[in-house]
Amino acid sequence: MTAARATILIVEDEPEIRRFLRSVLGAEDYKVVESATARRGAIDATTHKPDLVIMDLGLPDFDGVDVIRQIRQWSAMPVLVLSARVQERAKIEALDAGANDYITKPFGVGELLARVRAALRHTARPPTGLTVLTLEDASVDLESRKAVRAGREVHLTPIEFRLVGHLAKHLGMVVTQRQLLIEVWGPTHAEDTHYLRIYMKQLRDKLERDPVRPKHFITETGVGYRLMVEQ
Amino acid sequence: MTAARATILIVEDEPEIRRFLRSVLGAEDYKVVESATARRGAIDATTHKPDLVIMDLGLPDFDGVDVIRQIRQWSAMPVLVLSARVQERAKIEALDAGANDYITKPFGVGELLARVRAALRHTARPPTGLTVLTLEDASVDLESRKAVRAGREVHLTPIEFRLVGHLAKHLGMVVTQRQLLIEVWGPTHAEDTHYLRIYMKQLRDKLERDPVRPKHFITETGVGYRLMVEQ
DNA sequence: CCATTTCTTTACGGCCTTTTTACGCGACTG
DNA sequence: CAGTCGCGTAAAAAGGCCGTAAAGAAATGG
Repeated sequence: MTAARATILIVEDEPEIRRFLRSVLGAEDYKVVESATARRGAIDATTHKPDLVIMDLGLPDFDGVDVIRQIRQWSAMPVLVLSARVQERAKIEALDAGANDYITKPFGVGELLARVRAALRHTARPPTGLTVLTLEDASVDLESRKAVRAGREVHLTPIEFRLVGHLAKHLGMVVTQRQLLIEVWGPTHAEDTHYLRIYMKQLRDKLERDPVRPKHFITETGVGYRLMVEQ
Repeated sequence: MTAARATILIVEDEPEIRRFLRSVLGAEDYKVVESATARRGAIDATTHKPDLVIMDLGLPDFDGVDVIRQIRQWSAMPVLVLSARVQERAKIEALDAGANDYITKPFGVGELLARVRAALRHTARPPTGLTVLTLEDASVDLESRKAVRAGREVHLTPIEFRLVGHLAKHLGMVVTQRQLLIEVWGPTHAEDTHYLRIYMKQLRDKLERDPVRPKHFITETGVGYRLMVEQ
């Protein structure tokens, strides 16, 4: 289960903690945006449309709880509150303002990350933003498992769907044959490269405009395959 | 949106705490269901379909975390973990298993209620609940439990209605066999795929214009079924 | 308590998916 | 230039899954 490049907005005035959060979240492959003030945070939330907000309370300019209320007027994005205040009243106020979670300092890094994962998982209906692929005159919806080509629905088998899914997970990048085989057929078939040739042909026949000259399911001879989308 | 009359399932072995939670939640006008064991909790989750689960860890019969994983195979209902274990590892495990929140004992009543409200608020999703389905010459009203086909009323059995209901909940999307079986027959029948074949045939016989070439109850071989309307 | 409906069990033929097998072609190499 | 390797293509074989029927068990309702 790879982290899916979600964007996280950090609203935190202390540079130390900010840097710390950035490094921790960055290491998990999240895209990180930082705001040092509440005012700035409210703006960045609208401009960057993050997938999650980590909000410190006790900001210098004005109350973070108000920022949460403000965000809740136009968005359901998950907001995790980080605070030194342990009083129950503070927690209730923040949660009822629309926060999804309230973590008191000091906190464990592992717990923070787990709560971030939980929040992202439960609010994002499509777990990965890329559920619909568009290839010229065809499209594949990985979530509802539907594929359409030139207006007609085309049927993909379970293995075909898994193959497209794994290629889509590394969109535009080469995925080695070994990796694809292990992910789709399991570790016992890591060497059976002929499977790939057969199923890649079927996918091309079903989804490429010109199966002989594929523009999306690209062969990288001796290495693997890659899925190209758009243009 | 008022949180009134939401059903909450409490999975907790200690009668004292259970009674305490019931009185607290009952006072907030929640409908409360109780399970004293993990096993019982897993069953009650499927039968009562609560809007939220409060799960104690450290249950006598088996691990509550496994119950969460089990629930997550067929439902996105919010699960709040209540636990005396304060170690970070326990929190991470529970959250990654699919819990929405992790509250350590002892906890404040106000905070618990605030977290319950937060969880209910954030999972309340836009109602995809289509109550009347229209399929060519047939229609099914899930609310009044009436089905009509070519002007005549056709009778659907309880299981048939539940099956249509769950398919309708994910309209146009593939629902896995496992998910359907757990939702309709319960977790103990998660593998009995032949039930689906039989009831799917009955539904097609009753509701499809041409049962041999179904246009609405679509089979996704090796995966599950999907319900298609319109077109 | 009996009749009827509903659910569960069992069996089998056919279709779909997957796997196997085979061959042609182009590129690289000794 | 012949041989090999990797890839694409085709088609048949194997195996599993699905639809169908029918009968037995359980639940329901009078």
